[in-house]
Amino acid sequence: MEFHGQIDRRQQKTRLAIYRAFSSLLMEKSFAAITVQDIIDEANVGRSTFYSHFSTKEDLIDGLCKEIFSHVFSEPEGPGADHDFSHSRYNIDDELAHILYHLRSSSDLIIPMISSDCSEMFLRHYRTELAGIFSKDEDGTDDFWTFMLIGGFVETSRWYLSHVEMTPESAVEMFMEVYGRLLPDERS
Amino acid sequence: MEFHGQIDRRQQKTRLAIYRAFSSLLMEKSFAAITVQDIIDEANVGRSTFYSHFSTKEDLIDGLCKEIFSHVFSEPEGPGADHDFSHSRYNIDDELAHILYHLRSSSDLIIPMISSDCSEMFLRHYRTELAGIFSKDEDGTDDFWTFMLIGGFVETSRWYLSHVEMTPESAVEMFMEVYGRLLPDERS
DNA sequence: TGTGTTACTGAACAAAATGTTCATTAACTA
DNA sequence: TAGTTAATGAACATTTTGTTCAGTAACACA
Repeated sequence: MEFHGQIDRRQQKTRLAIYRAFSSLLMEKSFAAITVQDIIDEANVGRSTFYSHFSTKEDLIDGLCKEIFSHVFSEPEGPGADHDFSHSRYNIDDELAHILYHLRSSSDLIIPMISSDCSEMFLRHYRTELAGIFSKDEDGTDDFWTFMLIGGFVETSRWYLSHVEMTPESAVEMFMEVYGRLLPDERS
Repeated sequence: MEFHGQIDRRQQKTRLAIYRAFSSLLMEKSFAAITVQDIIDEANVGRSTFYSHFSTKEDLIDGLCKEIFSHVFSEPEGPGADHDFSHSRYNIDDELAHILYHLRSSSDLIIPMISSDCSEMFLRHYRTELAGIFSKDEDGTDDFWTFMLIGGFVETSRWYLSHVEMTPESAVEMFMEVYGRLLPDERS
């Protein structure tokens, strides 16, 4: 076993083809109605290839969510990216805007999911990630207000994603109008 | 074709057995992992019986949701029921408490659903019903604030259902602390 | 550029799940 | 009680799932 500086490009290509095929299918039929065979045909990969990457449709969603959130909840980028929030990541407004910014760049994959009967699986991942931002406690034993805060930002994100005219900043501003006073540093 | 004053009790019995079996299964495995055969075995009904009632697992959920919400969003009962909100249904607080009251009486069926990978199907029904209460427009073209209001009450309901110590009134009170100023009659 | 490694292929297969049919039996309504 | 309707369960064709494997192509790295 040796260290790999590079991941095999064939794997990335296959996974992306499957993710895209899945999203595409989700726009025309429900998650329940999509078969593994559908995905294989749409992605144009071999049957055994699919099963060497994912054990089930649900496992596929898990992989897709991890892929998406590895981008969304990444550490701050240095200068050079086409956006720069790195100077102000400890400002909660900017951190939330940063998240929304990344969500939109993956919206081709996200919108089909949150519009379908598998939205729960995506949102469960999203909530878990958001808990890291909104929770005071580390042990996940949150109170009602934190629960509402997370739920409120999930709703804000859903609205934002389905309204192209919204900017991350305007979405966060509207979120703050409702939830600003619930934030940990605003509370007694 | 004649009018039926009574619905056949055998149908009710079968449907209830299937609903209960489904809820029970949902507590031990995911919706995706549950097969029609599982439900048939657990409910102890014949294969053809299941398919004469429901075409798919998803159809089952639809039926279950309609069943639940026909109770929750029923017209006000007259005196004689073990609760009486009928004198004050035009007070929004009481109307919301009324809903939560009914949700708890069906919590055996609801909690397994909202805790699982089919929560989306239940919540979609619930949102639709809530839109009738929170929406100003009839045509479903709601604004951000109404969207958040509905989402907020869904979250409140989820919290309430998983915390047995909460009363409908205390849940509504907490909801109002966050959302009271967003209600249509409070807005400019 | 060559070499050893790894991923993809696709056909073939068994197993499981789906969805339908129908003659029979049981339960219901009126 | 009579007529109607629902439940049963076995049998069946079909679809979907998940695995195997020998052959082929693409890869990383030296």
